[in-house]
Amino acid sequence: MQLMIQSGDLGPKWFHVALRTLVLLASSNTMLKSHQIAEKMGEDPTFVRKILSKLSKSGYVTAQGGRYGGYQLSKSPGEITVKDVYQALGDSEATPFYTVPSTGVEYFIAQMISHAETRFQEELKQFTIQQLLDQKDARRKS
Amino acid sequence: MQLMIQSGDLGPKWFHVALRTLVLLASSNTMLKSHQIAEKMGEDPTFVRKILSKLSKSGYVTAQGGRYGGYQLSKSPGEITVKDVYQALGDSEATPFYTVPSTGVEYFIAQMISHAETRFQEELKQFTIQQLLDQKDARRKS
DNA sequence: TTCAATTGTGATGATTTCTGCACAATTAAA
DNA sequence: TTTAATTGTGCAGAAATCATCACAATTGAA
Repeated sequence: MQLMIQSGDLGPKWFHVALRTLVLLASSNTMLKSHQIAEKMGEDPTFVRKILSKLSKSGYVTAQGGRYGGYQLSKSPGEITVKDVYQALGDSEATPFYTVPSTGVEYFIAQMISHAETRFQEELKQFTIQQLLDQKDARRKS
Repeated sequence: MQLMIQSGDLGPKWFHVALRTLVLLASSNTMLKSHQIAEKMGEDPTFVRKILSKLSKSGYVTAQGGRYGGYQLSKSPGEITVKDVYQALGDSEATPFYTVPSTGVEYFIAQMISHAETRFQEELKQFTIQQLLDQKDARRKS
């Protein structure tokens, strides 16, 4: 089965794209513009900007508008965990997809799922952007 | 953030509805028909049938067509874990939502997410339909 | 055999989500 | 100040998904 993760206004690809973008920024000395990132990943510049806009608001990326603008990491790659990215992008306190009562079986089910999601995130917390970058470099050398 | 789980052809509500339906079946002596279940839960009979059809194929439920037909559990409530339900409904080897290469960072990311999902499922494995039923009964008494 | 009632599922209109355009706001060089 | 190039985002058409209808297949009672 396929576990799908969805934020309020971003599609199912955002998680992969966000991580790959951060890895890209981590390996770049210069600011990267949305169209450069988009091109490297075969995605749409607008899509990339929407993701980076969120990451910028969460403080992981610095965005500079105007001519000569672009994006760069604002934290060290080792300080950004995959869980951070997951949470930053999902922040939207958006519409719960299923209205859950505050008592009874349904409540219990909701709590159970919530707890399971915590486990999901705990796992993601063990990885940083730096580790993803190392992985890339390792592949390059072989 | 809201973690959303989606199978190939069922909506985001399936997980809740499937669990509640199984709890309902577990607490019933007689066969229940889709329209009875649907009514109790404020859902559509077709929706309920689609879920139960899958659970039937996975062997957790017995479905009988024709007049005087209906559904009943085919395993004891204590033998069905929430993870079982999760997997039974998600079985569809459906279209991966994101095409992942077999090497490089993207592959690593995919594996990482997959591993995190395993953690998610491990948590769900700790609960059975019987436990959900107990929860319901506990609430009733109070 | 006939018949009423059920399951399983294809099809379809409604709704939601996604993609990408277009442009206001911004920026810093010249 | 002017200008070219960028970010951020509202919006609209496209695509995907959802809910439900409709009906074939099935079932067992009478």
